[in-house]
Amino acid sequence: MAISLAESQVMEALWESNPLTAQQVFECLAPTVDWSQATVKTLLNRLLKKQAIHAARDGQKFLYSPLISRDDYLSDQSKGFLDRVFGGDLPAMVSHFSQHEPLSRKDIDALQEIITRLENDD
Amino acid sequence: MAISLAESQVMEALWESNPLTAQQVFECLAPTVDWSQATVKTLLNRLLKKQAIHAARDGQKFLYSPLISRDDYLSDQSKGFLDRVFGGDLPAMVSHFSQHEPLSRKDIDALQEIITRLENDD
DNA sequence: TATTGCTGATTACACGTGTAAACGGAAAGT
DNA sequence: ACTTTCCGTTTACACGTGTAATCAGCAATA
Repeated sequence: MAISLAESQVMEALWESNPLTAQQVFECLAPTVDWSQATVKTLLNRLLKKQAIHAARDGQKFLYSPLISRDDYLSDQSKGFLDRVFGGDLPAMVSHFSQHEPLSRKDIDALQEIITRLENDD
Repeated sequence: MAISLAESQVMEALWESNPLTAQQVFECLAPTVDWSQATVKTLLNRLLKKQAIHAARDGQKFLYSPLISRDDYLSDQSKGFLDRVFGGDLPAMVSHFSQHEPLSRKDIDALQEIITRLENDD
């Protein structure tokens, strides 16, 4: 089953640093979201059930770590999104952004850099 | 409220051609998805409630048309996705794709074209 | 006119999700 | 030993979503 939005925020915390106790996850997320500790626990349990994270007993606490990598997650999400919304057409998506979102000089340069690299790798 | 995945497929049909009757929407979607006519009607009604489409009576049928544009929808989705998954960093997303999805020569050229245009517009 | 067939409207129902309270057991403080 | 505290587990509950069956009214047909 897929990782939900709320769950992905828990994953972000774990990707940034792990292993973490439930308490620590809660603290990491506190600045970002306004969830009770109970909510964080629920999300951790759902992620466990989905086998997205792993829990190692440490005394009577658990230490949670990600089982799936952030990169894999990004790939899944990205591919899913691109296929769903732009029929898998990456240039179409970039074009859309370029027309609808203001791109900074820096963004443009970064994009150019990526393309150049692609051309050379070929 | 947001347009769900199934609903967006109905929107696609209406964006491609409108106005359409429920029957016609069903026919348009038939090759793509395996829904009963009842399901299509449900989705049309939900879209009506969400004010994403409009229904004009025509005899005892209705003719449905989109109220929100495909472009607006794409923008919403794209911005939401980019912010959520890549913290709003477009080059990061493109970079991710370039590393994880095979890009064709044509894709690369198209991307280069877009960037070049951006550079010159500046 | 009685029946059959569309078409929209209402109702259904399981499942995921966001959000959390309540429960139960172990640890620690008094 | 008793109570408070902490942590994981179980249960809760409303709402959206995917997926549809059923109902009700008008139209065409027999």
